[in-house]
Amino acid sequence: MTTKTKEANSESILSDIAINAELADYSPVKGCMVIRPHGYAIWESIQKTLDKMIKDTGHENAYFPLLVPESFLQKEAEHVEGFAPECAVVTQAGGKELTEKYVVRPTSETIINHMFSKWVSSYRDLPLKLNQWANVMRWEMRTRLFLRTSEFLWQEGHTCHATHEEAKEEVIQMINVYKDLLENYLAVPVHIGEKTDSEKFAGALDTFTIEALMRDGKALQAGTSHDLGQNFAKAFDTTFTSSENKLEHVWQTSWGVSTRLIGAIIMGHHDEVGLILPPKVSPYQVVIIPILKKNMDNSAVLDKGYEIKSDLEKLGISVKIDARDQISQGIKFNEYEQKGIPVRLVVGARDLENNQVEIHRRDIRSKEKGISLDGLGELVKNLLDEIQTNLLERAKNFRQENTKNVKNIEELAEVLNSSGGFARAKWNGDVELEKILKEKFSASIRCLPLETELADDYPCILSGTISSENKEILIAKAY
RNA sequence: CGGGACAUGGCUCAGCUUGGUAGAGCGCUUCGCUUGGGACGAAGAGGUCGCAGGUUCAAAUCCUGCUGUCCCGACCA
Repeated sequence: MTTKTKEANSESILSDIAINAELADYSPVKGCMVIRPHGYAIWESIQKTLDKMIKDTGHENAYFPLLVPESFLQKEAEHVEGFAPECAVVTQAGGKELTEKYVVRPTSETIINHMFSKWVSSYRDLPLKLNQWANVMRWEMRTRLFLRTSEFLWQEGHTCHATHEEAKEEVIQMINVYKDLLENYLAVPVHIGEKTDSEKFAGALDTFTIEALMRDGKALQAGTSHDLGQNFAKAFDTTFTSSENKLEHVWQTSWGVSTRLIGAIIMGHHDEVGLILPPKVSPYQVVIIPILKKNMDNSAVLDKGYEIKSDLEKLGISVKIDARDQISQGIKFNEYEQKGIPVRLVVGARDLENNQVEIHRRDIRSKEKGISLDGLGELVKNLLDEIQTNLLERAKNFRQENTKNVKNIEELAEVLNSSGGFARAKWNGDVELEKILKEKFSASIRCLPLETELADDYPCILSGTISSENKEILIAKAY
């Protein structure tokens, strides 16, 4: 419990932090993890925020079953090709071989479309905008806590629209919702971009992504939003009668983010001590440590602690007080620092006399004694805002420092073989580049960013040609 | 799925080369003494050495297989 986090240069920062901060633990099942209360509370915090955003944009929650008939998956050719290898399949139940095998959902496109085809018949039924919070399973070769586990929690939105235009708007709207969530709540800056054909979702016409940069220089796909076109509608015969009385297939989207976001927080915000949580997603924003003395009357100190807690809570700040005796405050300090709690208040007998507390902020590990209790609430509230802002700014600066424009493969090699980070380039679309990236650098085109920065006359990284047809791309090694 | 490393009390690890039936530190329990950044002393509890085989009079130690974890690749949210 009190083991210290390994040095920042350790190659296993992710698991060290996840274990030491008590976010998760390994399960007896390969590739799966147990999400512990501190980790699950972060997920609940993300859920609460995102769920509201999803509802505010006109979606409703529903729930579809865990098991999907295997035949459903096979209805969409590209989809089955993309997912079949990583599906867990139920072949037996009730002591008998099943006549039809069930796939443990790797995503719910197929079963949801099966239902959509029953529910949609008129343009008056559209748009149909659903979301579900669920677990999914993908049998991965190599798993890592939060970033890639065989089972993970996520939300998947699924919508049907009368026109492709409207579906495209939905796709863009939701990827922007994700950007908002990542930047303004998780304090993780992201690039919105389009995936290349080889990287897009199996069965989609187009995939939009939010790409974040982790502190180790690797990129992380943190969320995706797909334009499914009419691929699933055709496979499942999801049709509607238009206002012109014509039978048409619906246009669909799907979009999701997962518990990987907790991995993004871990790998986006940490130091040599451990996790650093943005105040807005921290299970509690302030921890109060009363300095307790054994064999003495601590009631005045404890009362003050609870009083401060109550005062802060009135201002909408979430507070935990750790009143355990028998455990020294030093151990508690360390525990909450490892867990990433943004602000710590320490109150002891001496503070009581002077009407003050000691305050510690996790992001920059600064400590200040003698903070007056008068106006403490406002001070803490502002401090939390400042920490939230600082984390985002710090991550933005880090990303900027670790993004280099590259004109050719040699310049690219320098970036990818040194500190990592994003390489920004122009590309003529030749898939040869993706082959080179994969084989020589274990890297990939993360996206074609919507917000471009390079001048029109910047040359293609592969051919050196200058053309208005060339697209801007972000290249990186990725998780 | 390939390459490497590892698996010994709750945690971190020693012991394995050279086989003789298990240790340390931390944590835990009790008592005392302490107490504003991981205290100290004393006495205790706790392990069929990842699992399954094999070799041997005897296996934590040698051999084989399996499982899991970590790192590096291929695959992917």
